[in-house]
Amino acid sequence: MKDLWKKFDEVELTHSSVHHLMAIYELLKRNGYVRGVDVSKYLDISRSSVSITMKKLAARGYVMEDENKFYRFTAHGEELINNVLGKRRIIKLFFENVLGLSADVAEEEACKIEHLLEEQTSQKLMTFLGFYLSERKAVQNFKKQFAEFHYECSNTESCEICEQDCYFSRKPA
Amino acid sequence: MKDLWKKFDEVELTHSSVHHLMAIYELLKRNGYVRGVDVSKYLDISRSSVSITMKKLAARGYVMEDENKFYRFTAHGEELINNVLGKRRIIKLFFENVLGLSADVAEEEACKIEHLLEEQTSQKLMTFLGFYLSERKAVQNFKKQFAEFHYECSNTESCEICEQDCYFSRKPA
DNA sequence: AACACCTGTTAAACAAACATAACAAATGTT
DNA sequence: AACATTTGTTATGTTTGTTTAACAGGTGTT
Repeated sequence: MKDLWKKFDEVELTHSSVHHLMAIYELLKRNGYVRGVDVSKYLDISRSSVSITMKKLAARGYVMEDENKFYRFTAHGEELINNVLGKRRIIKLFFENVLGLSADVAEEEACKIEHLLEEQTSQKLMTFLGFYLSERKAVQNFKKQFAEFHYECSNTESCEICEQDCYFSRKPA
Repeated sequence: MKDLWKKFDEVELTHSSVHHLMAIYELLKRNGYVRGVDVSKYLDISRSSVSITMKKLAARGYVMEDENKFYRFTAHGEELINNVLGKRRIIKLFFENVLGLSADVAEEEACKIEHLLEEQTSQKLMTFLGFYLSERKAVQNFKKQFAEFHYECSNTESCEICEQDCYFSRKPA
């Protein structure tokens, strides 16, 4: 009937794949090279697991091995990881600067969802941030009033956001 | 080293579980009852799959079966599904009203991430929305200027958002 | 009563992403 | 040269969420 919900599994990159690629990126930057064992230590998973995942990532054309088993990105992989890192940064910025989450929580939240959002979404978020972080008067006024704002929901009546059921009237999960 | 990334798998509800619960919720509302086969048709998956998942959801105390295999929520399950539906609605509202995504895309995006976000995050998002959807002058000015805003990134220089790498300079994945 | 259909369960299989154990090959140490 | 360590691979097992196939029990029709 509704197969909208199956889109979750149709995402190009899994959470796991993203973090393998990020590990390669980080370690390349840090050390100039990456081997399987480096990734395995970085992600705190077994060497065998890394070995298998890397074969998949290589098969999909994201990474290559040289004759000594040192990894590099392909052009495609490079592009992909840069895109993901950009998304993650944007999402984190939003959580931190707009919603006011702590840096740590913002990072965690970004980490969980960054690979799931459409390009479209992160671009719009980027535009929003570009505006929100600008020096405009209108933005400054907005921020000042928002800082003093406390949401009060008349939970007997329906508010414009929650319709029937007030979100705040429910106990946190 | 960094096990922040493993939090993805520590979330209470999987995407799949959430949609089983949502199916029950929807069908209960629509028909007044739900059986396994109804869920299976609604989600377009096999009856056996539903049967197995339901046992898990029952074991976790979210749903119960009556003597004729009709499902109901437990109090805990009811609370949980309401919380999830609230989160989803908030996220969708944000995507639609703030970022300007279409209703369909907003729904899809909310569907993918709603079960992953912390309570804290959705509450802050809720507060932001409460402010953003209010009638305040400051908000109206903000919106008006934002509507005319186009983000221009001098992608040779670093902008305040992207630091080194401009997000827009990269090809979409 | 016999047959067909609907519903739910169980068994066996698969894919993804991990684990452990065993092993092979290269490197380092003495 | 002999031995130990490091690294990567393979084989096997686990968990989650799915599938298909077989089957059991109920209901409905003729």
